Amino acid sequence: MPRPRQFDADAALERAIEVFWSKGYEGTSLDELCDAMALSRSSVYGAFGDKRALLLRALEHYAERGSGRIAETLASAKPIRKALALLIDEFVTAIVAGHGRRGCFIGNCAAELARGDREAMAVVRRALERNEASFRAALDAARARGELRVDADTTVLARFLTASIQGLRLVGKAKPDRTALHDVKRVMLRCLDD
Amino acid sequence: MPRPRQFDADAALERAIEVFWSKGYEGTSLDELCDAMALSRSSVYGAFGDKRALLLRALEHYAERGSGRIAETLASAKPIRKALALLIDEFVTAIVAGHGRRGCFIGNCAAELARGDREAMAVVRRALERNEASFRAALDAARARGELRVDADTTVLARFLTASIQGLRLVGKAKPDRTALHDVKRVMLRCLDD
DNA sequence: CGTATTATGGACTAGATAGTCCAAAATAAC
DNA sequence: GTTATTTTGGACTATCTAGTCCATAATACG
Repeated sequence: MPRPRQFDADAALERAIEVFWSKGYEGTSLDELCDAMALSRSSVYGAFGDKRALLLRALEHYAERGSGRIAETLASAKPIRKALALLIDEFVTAIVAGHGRRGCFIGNCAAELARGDREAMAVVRRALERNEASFRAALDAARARGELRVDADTTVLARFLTASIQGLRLVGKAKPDRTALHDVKRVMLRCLDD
Repeated sequence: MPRPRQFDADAALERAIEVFWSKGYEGTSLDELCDAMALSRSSVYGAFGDKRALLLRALEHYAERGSGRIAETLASAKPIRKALALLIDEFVTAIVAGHGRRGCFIGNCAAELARGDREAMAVVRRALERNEASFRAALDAARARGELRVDADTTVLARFLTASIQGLRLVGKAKPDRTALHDVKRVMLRCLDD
């Protein structure tokens, strides 16, 4: 009997991600969200609950895609150093070009919501752990292929990569300088050599 | 003839830093600022201009103190590895204890204001460059003492340290886990060995 | 075709927000 | 002490905010 939903909730969520990602949680108003999603307030509240619930779903959606993309990139080019270099280059290029200057959605939320929203923080933590797991899997595979020292601690390295990529993307927002970011990348990659 | 100012502007600024640092720019209201500074709106506007001008002054004040503290810590303990380990440990301990979980004020502003406030971003960039310079100076001194390879590129290393410390402090907000952060630190320090 | 059920649009509300303004208080110079 | 000048407190405003609500539109089922 019910009237079916007139819009694609997933597509709307992707639009919401874009806005939250670019302008932050407090920085985006419900009107902006409605505009971007091409929905009325009622539809948004009906489909997602309130603004915060929408953010949480957007974050999870983004994190899922993000860690998937990392895993994919790291799996595409076989040698781990080459693959990592490619991944970082993608970030750097996006930053310098401009559209990457909004940083990482996960990192942005970590920065904005650390104090005051424990639940959002749990989502962020899980997202970071998923990234870490993607790195570790790629590193494990590389070690098995003999590209890393047999005693390399892939958990430690994965944690390091997770953190320093966040750092790279963060400072890139303030200083979108290809050379400076390339320097950071160089040292990061050297770390794989032990 | 004029009535002298009834408060210490610098002390008020320090109070403002605390609030901005903890709650972000958009997240703190003028009322909260007035409360923390123990001033009325008129005094705040008279002494600092509007909210944004106050933030910019707070940021510069913080950056000055911050890079000074870094330089100081790095100069205190002679061997650079020991000094860096100490500096990072301070951050980690503060994060785990809780009061460091607000992250780095500069990083927070970078995350929040990258889009939409070019002037604030310029202040952030200068602050990061000042940190970078502190690191480079310490690295140069260490290299002169023979603690680093003679062909170590201190500029590259300083940029790397600046970025990865931001990353460490950022992920620490979401995952204040001593072990995980210690892992990041270990790899960071290993980078000095080339 | 009619009706029950849901989605939708848009008006509405209550609260918070940054910034303005003015009158009163306080001081330094004469 | 008087006066010119500035600070200060607090009221005020215009604007924006998230969230609610209701009447209308649109559908699936009997």
